[in-house]
Amino acid sequence: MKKGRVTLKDIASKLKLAPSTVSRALNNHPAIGEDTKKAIKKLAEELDYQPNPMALGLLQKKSNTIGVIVPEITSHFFSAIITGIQDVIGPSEYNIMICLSNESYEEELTLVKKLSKMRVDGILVSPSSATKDFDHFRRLQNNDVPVVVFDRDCPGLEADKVLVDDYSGAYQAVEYLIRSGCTKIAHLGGPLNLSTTKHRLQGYLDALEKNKVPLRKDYIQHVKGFSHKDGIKPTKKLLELEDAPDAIFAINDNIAASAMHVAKKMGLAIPDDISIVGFDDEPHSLYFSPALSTVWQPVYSLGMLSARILLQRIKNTNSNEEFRMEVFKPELVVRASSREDSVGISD
Amino acid sequence: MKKGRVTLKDIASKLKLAPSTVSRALNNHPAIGEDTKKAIKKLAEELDYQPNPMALGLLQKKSNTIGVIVPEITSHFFSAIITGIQDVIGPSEYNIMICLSNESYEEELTLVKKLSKMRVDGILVSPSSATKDFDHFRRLQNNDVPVVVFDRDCPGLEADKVLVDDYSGAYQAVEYLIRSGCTKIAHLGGPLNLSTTKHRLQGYLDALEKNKVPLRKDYIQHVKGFSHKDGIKPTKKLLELEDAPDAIFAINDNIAASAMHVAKKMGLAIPDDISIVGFDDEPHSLYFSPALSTVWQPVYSLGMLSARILLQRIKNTNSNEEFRMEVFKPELVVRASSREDSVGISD
DNA sequence: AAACTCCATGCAAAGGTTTGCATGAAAACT
DNA sequence: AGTTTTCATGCAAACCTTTGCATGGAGTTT
Repeated sequence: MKKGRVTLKDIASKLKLAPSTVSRALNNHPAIGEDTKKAIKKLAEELDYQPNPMALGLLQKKSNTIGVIVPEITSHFFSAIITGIQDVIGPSEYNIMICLSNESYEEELTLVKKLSKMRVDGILVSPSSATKDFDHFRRLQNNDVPVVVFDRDCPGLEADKVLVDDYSGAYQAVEYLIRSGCTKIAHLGGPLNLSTTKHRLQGYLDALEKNKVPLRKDYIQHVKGFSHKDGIKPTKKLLELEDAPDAIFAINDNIAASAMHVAKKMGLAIPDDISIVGFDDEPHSLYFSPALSTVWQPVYSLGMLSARILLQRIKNTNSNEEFRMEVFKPELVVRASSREDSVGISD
Repeated sequence: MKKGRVTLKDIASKLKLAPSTVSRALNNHPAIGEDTKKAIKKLAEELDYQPNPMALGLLQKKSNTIGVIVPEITSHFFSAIITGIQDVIGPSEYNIMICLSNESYEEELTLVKKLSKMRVDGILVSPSSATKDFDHFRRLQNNDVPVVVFDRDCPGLEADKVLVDDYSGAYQAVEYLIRSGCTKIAHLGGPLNLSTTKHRLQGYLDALEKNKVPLRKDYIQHVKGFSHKDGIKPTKKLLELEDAPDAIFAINDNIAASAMHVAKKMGLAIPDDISIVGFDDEPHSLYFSPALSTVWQPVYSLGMLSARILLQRIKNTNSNEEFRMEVFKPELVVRASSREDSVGISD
């Protein structure tokens, strides 16, 4: 067996034809005789010919690859989004290159460079929590690489965006806590310059204000990261306050889980002494005890839509269509880690 | 600003040199004069020249890309492995292409074809639970694409392998259950043709036999998939037996979580009425209540080592070095979902 | 001064594919 | 029969880079 892959030339020489003829036949160009076309296709099949994407990419100045940059992949949140992206891109002609920024601005910068070097045809990105400046994405756009931002917004960047209405999610959660009779509601917020963190905080603040619950600054703590361990200290701070809160609205389920953990260890009953609500609705949150009340986000759909928008944008790369801005609505899921709504669901 | 990326030619013509000279200068070829070299490097920097990987790939018949095939990505298990892989490959010259087979043999086949077409330089793979035949991997090897198998073995395939001693993990868990006084130990096993499932089952069986605990066939149930919902029915079957088990060793933490859920719903106390042990040690398993006893696996290291072995194999692609077979030892982590070891840890 | 060495640079091919244009032959028209 | 049309195929360039070999000039040797 000959070394190396089968090329157009190989097929051409075997059939005593020109490579161009073979190429046209395989692409169903009309100007090729039926017989030759059949013979070519048959031989290509037999030899398991597979066009060389690098030659194609070189010629057409595109890689048929799209890049995905996410801060991490170990949370269910981003891995579910990626699954949604995969399920849309997979069946298309494009390949996906997934990259992890590890919540670091520097690494994100390196990744953008790497993907740009690779001549990706488009990029899906959720910026790191350390990213404040979006010029690296603008540089991509200037190179005609479309950028779609998902979940975490990049304020000021003009691009297609697929987001979640975090404000609404937080508002729902906090208003529910108020209705259920909690009066001392704390918030475990996320890293500060994330759009999601800001919007959830605002939802929290507005829900308090609208319902005339006085705001206490010491009831707001911000975590450094999104994993369990990051929630321990801030929770302790809250619960060790003289006038400790009777409810915690946490930035995500991980933090909510460690809040529950800390609260239990301090001898508090959930939800009788303290209600706890998370965000994300990770699949296992149902299995905590008490089962965690949380805010569900349509992660899979979010991934799919982002991918679809990017594909469309790549196709109509020239048309100066307006940027799209899609916002998904999250939904509060009440379980057992928070008191029942005392008002009832009469209306 | 001119359309398209900067090429060697652009630099060459601006400096009235030949592209070959520019190429050599940038690659630090000794035969280039110091002055020219400096001038070229300066201009290249200014214009932000980035070599076209497709041209390079075409020339050298390699893509500088390695493919990763995993069954899914939403579990912490595989996403942590991928993080390990990324952390090794990222700083190297290679790119990673992550693909999800969704536990389907057909999709896995398609992915292998896709990656082969892309001329990836190597592949890291954990086969789907539906895969029984490994010829598609052999075809890759025949095309000189090295394959490294991780976590889930492909029996009969000659390749580098990085595995976990699932037998030992299961044996440790079950023997511990026996020592803690459980006598009716059930097993919620995984999909049947996975090596991991088989080895854990064998560990379970051997631990019973070694400790003279009679085997009851109706104490063994196999789940169809690895997510929570897949555990509900099989658990019910176990707990509705006339002589219900007093311990369950589950194939993973998800299944263990739903087993706990079902048991609680049926009014059983954990661990007093029934002990439950999982596998994987997902980070949130610590936060279940009771905290889940489970078997920890060095997932991150597993990912890193697999990647390192593949890189090495790619480098020495010619040398007919023997295939490596690395087996990591898992560790039992005892928490609150299982009774305390009645014997104590005296010796 | 002729012959030689050495150094810096250029030329051209190769890698696989697509595509506009040219070619050639057969078929169809007058 | 001569001219035009149609059809099938081939040629060659382009995409960008690397690399063996050729070139030319300057400096060194005899």
